[in-house]
Amino acid sequence: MVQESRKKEILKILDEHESLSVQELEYRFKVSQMTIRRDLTDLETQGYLIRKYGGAVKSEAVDSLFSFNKRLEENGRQKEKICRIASSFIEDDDVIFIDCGTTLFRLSHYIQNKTRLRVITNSLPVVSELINYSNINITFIGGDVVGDRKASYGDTAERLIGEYHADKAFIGADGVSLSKGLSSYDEKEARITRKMAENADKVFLLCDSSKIEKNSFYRFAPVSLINVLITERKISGEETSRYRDNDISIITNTEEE
Amino acid sequence: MVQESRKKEILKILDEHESLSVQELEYRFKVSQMTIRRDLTDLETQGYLIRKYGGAVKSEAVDSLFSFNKRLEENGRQKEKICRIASSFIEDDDVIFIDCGTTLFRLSHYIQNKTRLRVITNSLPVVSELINYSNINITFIGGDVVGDRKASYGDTAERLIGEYHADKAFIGADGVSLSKGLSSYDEKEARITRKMAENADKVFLLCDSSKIEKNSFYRFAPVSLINVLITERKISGEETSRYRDNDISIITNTEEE
DNA sequence: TACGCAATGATCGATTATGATCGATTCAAT
DNA sequence: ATTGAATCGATCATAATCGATCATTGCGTA
Repeated sequence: MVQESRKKEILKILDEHESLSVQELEYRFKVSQMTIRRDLTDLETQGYLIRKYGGAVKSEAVDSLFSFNKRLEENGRQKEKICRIASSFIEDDDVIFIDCGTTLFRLSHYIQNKTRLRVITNSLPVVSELINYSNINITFIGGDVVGDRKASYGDTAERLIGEYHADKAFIGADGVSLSKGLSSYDEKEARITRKMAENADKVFLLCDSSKIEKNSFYRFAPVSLINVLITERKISGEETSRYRDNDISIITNTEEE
Repeated sequence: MVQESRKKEILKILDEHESLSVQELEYRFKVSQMTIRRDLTDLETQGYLIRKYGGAVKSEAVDSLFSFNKRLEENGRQKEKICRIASSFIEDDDVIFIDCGTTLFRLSHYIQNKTRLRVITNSLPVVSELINYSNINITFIGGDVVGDRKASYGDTAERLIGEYHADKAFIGADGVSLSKGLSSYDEKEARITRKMAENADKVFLLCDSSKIEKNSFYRFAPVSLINVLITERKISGEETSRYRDNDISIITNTEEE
């Protein structure tokens, strides 16, 4: 058996079970412990799993690496809706920032028919999606590439964003609340998001309703940073008006406000 | 059996199985290992499969954001050779520039097992190839993304390169001659190449022999810019020494100098 | 027939994967 | 905390595979 297919087989087994032990793999493939350990070490450096004493467990990154698609599936319908709404705000000749993350990635599906768009992004999947469309100019924000996020971050990236200015920024967050503002579980990601928002005339937050009035651990901006909150279903009327009091429009479905 | 139908048969077998080994093909077709290996190498350069130690796996198996259409490529065998040679110059802990282009892209295959490498590149396929390896740090040079080249160019890109310094630069060119230096058919590409070379301690030009002593229309650097010329087959002794007179080593195969 | 060209096979040194050993480390039970 | 068993990684030896090279074969054509 080719080494490569053994590793692939290991990943398949891991996909079906939560974890796996060196012992069972040793027996399964009829090779020595040492070989299995080496396989696991390799797979770990490639980010496919995390080694534990006696075996290995799934890695967080596996979802996104193995199938970016699979993760898109959860809440997929909602995200589609959000992105459709968001895309209606994009006009020809716009210059827009697109943040990274699965929701924002979906947005790139919906802008392929616009003309003379300039997209500034740090998300590799977004670039990959738009690269073949000659009607769209892409500016990629360089910097340190983080594998499991498929995007670039760091000081350089932040500085570069500051050099650009866009008409609109489409950003994501892991939580948003009136009292505590926008929050994220990842600081470096949040810094990029904030920078994009600061350098755009109008800021759109794409956010499924499960994240509204929730807080993640890193609070990176007041809610006043955004101008429009796009979500997939109606928020209570009272809440809507409280956002409106902060000069933030909430958009759900096709009705504006 | 004719070579062509054997290759076709190999692809059929691969289609039914996840992977295939040189051994089983050797037995299946009653030919030597060497022939099978040559078939597999050819099929790889045409993009039909990916060679692994002991055999090959399906090419769709690799998830890649950006891929070149290798099918149209010529001189695949030679480029592989050049890249293997080039990779032997890369050491652990190196900081390296990798230029864009199909030849340089192949180089990324051969550096995945190095440790603590930092790769600075403007080539999206290179990023996509290395992104899953946590032992390799990637810095992407941002800028205007050009779709058909799958890389970023422009003033921003050039300026960013100037902010970095690398131990080694691996670059390409469309022509190189002692009298007229390095030349390219694309100015923006050449400017990136030159910038990388200027910011590295040692410059390696990867160049199949068909480009040696040829000139393309845009001359962008004197031959003194490079330190090592890596090509796939021997240049005439007289020519070699003329390059050596310019302090440039010519490397073909494993023999240095 | 002689020649050239491409495909193939054989060989060899180099590289890579694997297996075995062993002291160090980790885990779990007391 | 202590102890014993399991597991680990480092190392070395071995086996398998690799690519480079050269010799051979097969085949069409001058």
